[in-house]
Amino acid sequence: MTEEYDINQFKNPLFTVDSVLFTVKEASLKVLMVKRANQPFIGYWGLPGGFVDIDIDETTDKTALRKLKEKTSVEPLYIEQLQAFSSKDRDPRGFSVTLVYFALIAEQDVSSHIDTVEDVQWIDVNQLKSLSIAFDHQYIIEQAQLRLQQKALYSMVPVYCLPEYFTIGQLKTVIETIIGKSIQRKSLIRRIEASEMFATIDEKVKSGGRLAQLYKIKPDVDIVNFERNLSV
Amino acid sequence: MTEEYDINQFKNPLFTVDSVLFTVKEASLKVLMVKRANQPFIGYWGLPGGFVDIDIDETTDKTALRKLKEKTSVEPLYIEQLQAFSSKDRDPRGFSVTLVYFALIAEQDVSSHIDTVEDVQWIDVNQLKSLSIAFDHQYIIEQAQLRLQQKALYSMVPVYCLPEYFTIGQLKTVIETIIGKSIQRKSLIRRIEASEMFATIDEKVKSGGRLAQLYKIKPDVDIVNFERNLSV
DNA sequence: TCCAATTAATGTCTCTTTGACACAATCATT
DNA sequence: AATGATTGTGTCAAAGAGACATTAATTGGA
Repeated sequence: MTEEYDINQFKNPLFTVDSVLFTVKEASLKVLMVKRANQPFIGYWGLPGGFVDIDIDETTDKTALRKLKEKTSVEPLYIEQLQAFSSKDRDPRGFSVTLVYFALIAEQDVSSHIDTVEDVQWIDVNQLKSLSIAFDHQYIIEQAQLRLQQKALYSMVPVYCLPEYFTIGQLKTVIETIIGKSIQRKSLIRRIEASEMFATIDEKVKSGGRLAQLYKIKPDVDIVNFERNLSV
Repeated sequence: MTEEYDINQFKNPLFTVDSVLFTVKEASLKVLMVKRANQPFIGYWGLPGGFVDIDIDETTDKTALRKLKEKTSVEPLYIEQLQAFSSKDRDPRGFSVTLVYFALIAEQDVSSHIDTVEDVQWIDVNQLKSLSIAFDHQYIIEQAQLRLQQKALYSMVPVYCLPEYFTIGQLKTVIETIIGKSIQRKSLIRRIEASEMFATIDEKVKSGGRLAQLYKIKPDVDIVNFERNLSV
């Protein structure tokens, strides 16, 4: 990959799409990482992503989903653009731009597939600093984590880290894991009711004490944003 | 611009950087538009932007600022990434990605320069639908406006539409213009005090009634985000 | 000169949402 | 049956925004 691939007035930047796919597993925040099989940074852990295939992908959103599906066999229920990261230094091949998406998934939805391969793994966000991470992906993950933490304070997005049916207790631990501090169960229940995003299931499940009510997301609802943050 | 400029496995998407520069002028929200001198969409109004010059620009942020400076002769005090827009259809030359920035400036800071040229103008956001707008720039401006409206509810960013010294009355009008409804002066004052972002100037100005206190942004302060929105 | 109109700034009460925490309900284990 | 654990409810306080009255300062006109 040299610089002569460009006949325009301007040399084109390298353009890639990467995704930060989070889940909460065993009360800690994990990110999906892929062991790189190619240069640069071969053998390092990196974010799932790659080049746009303009013959296949209608938009960069589709690129992100396609690349995630290659690695996990499923598409996450929640995905949004985080931001683009660019510089002349972040890729040894030259000026590069990566458009980063930020996605959430229930660990159960991908575990069966991930267990069969070695080059795709859930990595604890707190263990990243002890690993060799490609490009500026460690920094990118930190930015994605900050965005997720902010979103958890005014929206119900963390619910996308849970399976179809879930309890309030599960949602509470997911949120607490994401924001790194405990919240009031009462406040969570109030928001669940106010959002009208969820329906109760006619079934309860064991949880060490009194049986817990199961909830699910109503079909075709939008994510509600609250006008107030939970307190930091 | 044909497809043979690429020798990689993947054809590269077209990659551009555009900016939505807002200001508030005469109690209405304006966006800086440029009459296009080149194909495609020659003669249409479009957002200021263009290709990255990888020999000059360290990052895409610098591209956005460089292009804005070419059109206004100054760099805005506030700029942030909005998001990338992509598709095979948005540019007749093929699959294209534009990374859009969203910036604010005081009208006074650019008016002298703009008055000397014909191809750069402040256009009222409500008059866009009656003009010929290039690409999907009209849609992009709508998205930028929504983001600005949201930000105005939980931060003090609208202050960057005002000159160095400003009154509470001026800030109130700017915010009301942005969000399209009136707010309580008292709420604004409470936020000005709580944010600790501003200092009073030892000078007052006429405003048709009692003299108004002048404020300015303290040097090197960060924008404060409130934990609660003003009500919609 | 005085008064009305106008805009700025403050005082205060209400309303909404969250935090804190006590208390009740329901399950398993002993 | 008693204990512990977890789920769920009731209630009061705190914080911040809305509503709006009141006071302050200035201009312009009768």
